[in-house]
Amino acid sequence: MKTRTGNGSPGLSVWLRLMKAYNLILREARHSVEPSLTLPQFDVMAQLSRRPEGVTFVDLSRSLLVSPGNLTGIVRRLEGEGLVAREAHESDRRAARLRLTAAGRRKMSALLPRHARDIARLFSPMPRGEVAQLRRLLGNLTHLLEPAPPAVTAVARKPGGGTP
Amino acid sequence: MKTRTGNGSPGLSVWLRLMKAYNLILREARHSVEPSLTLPQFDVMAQLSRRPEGVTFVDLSRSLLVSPGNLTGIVRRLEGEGLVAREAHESDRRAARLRLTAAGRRKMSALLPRHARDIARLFSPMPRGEVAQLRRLLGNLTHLLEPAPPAVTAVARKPGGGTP
DNA sequence: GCACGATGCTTTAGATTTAAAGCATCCTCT
DNA sequence: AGAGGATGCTTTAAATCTAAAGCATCGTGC
Repeated sequence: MKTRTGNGSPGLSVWLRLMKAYNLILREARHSVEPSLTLPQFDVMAQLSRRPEGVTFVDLSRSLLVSPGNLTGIVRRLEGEGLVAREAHESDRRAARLRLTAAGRRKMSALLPRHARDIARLFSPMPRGEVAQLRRLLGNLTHLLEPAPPAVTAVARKPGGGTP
Repeated sequence: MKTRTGNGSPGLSVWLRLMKAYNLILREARHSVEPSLTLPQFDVMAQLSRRPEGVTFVDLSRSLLVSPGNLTGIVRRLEGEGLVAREAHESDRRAARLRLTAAGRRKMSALLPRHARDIARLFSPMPRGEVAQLRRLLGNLTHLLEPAPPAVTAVARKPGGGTP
């Protein structure tokens, strides 16, 4: 008998705890941006405020890990609120270039610091060293989980690769 | 400007990585139980298989961290599939007592090992020591995030002054 | 008894979510 | 050029998900 304290494998146990921590923080994060925005809307706008040059749906889909079809609805509502605008992509007529409007930037100027403060407060009772360790280990984990990058050497570029 | 390499506070950075890891694992977990069940349905049934004595909606709501109204629909579909049944609670006519049916237990006997294996595989490239550390740190974090238990001492809290 | 707040579950409205199908456009190869 | 496959976005169907309102029941205090 190795470990008989009610946990199957260490990995599964990590997943269960990760789920719990995620959901607990998620609640706080939601309340931190409501009722001004929903959390998914905030996530989209936070990405846009990091990239003033504009972002396509596919970029957003990859960085936020949500399906493209999902973004259609979220962005549509943000456009309706006048917080996000889409321009034509200069070299690809299929693609859109999403940006924050002035009103969107204004709103994020107010929300981003508040959100950062609220999240930071959740971790404040945890010792600094542990937070740093957790950060490092989660970095390792995501690195292992993410699909290996396409190995862009000088030889082969991806055929049909629009945005490598 | 003190903007380091894209990091505000350590806590916020942990949250961002936690989100990423969660979503990456979530995808695998979903594919691990589909198309037999959806992941929320699996989560409900996994709870039920741990507690053969039966569970109420409120119990489920608290252990899975989802809203009670949400469970209504999930359980209704599982009942429709014949995987879950509800009995009358013996001492509280409002409450329900949810249990797996024989078919539900059969299904979980097949799904649980597969799911555990699939999740464990995700962590297999990570050194054992790191997995153990991550498990410990996430445990600490969850403890800090969870609301303190009601502190059932000799004094009964709630003499009617809840939120009038 | 019995009023009255608390609790357990359901319903409702609106937003998110995915997978899959569909359309327009792009890119490469012949 | 033109065919054929890949990409970018939207639409659709079905399931989650939350917050809030609603209903029935419980439990306590008067």
